[in-house]
Amino acid sequence: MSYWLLKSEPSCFSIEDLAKRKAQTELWDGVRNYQARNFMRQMKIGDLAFFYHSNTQIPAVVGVVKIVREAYPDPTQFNVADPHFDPKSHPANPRWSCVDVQLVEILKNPISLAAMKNNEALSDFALVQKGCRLSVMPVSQTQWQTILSMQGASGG
DNA sequence: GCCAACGTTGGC
DNA sequence: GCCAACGTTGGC
Repeated sequence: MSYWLLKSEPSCFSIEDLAKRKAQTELWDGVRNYQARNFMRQMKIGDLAFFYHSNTQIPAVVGVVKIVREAYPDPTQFNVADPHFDPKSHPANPRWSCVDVQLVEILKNPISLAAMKNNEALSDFALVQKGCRLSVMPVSQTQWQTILSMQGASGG
């Protein structure tokens, strides 16, 4: 099983929004980046992912979700009314994928980007690299455990 | 709100 | 296939 990180702007879709969904499950749609899409296609049922809030006052890992449905065509790419509509994607050969995620837990103590940047054990983690704009990325088992162990740490 | 970094597009 | 222009991301 693998570990991942999923970015979302909380003003768009927050972990609290996920908690309110039926069965606390939602499709992770709207990804329009090939690298991110390719990572999503590698996801297996039961994989775990961090839910990360980006573009907000304190960017942070705020929870854990699990993959409950593997990659399938993202319906928003065919919806003209949807902001993620892609006129170049043909239903016979869909360009974009989504997965379904279910909430596992909301962290009582979110782990901020600043704290992760300060942790030398995470220096290779894609999220802390300068200019990282990837919205879906892999997390190694070591990185996963390092980040989880930072819960409740005092400084930062 | 600013702006650096990045991915995509399209002319050539 | 190059690369300048453009749009987007996301930290600050």
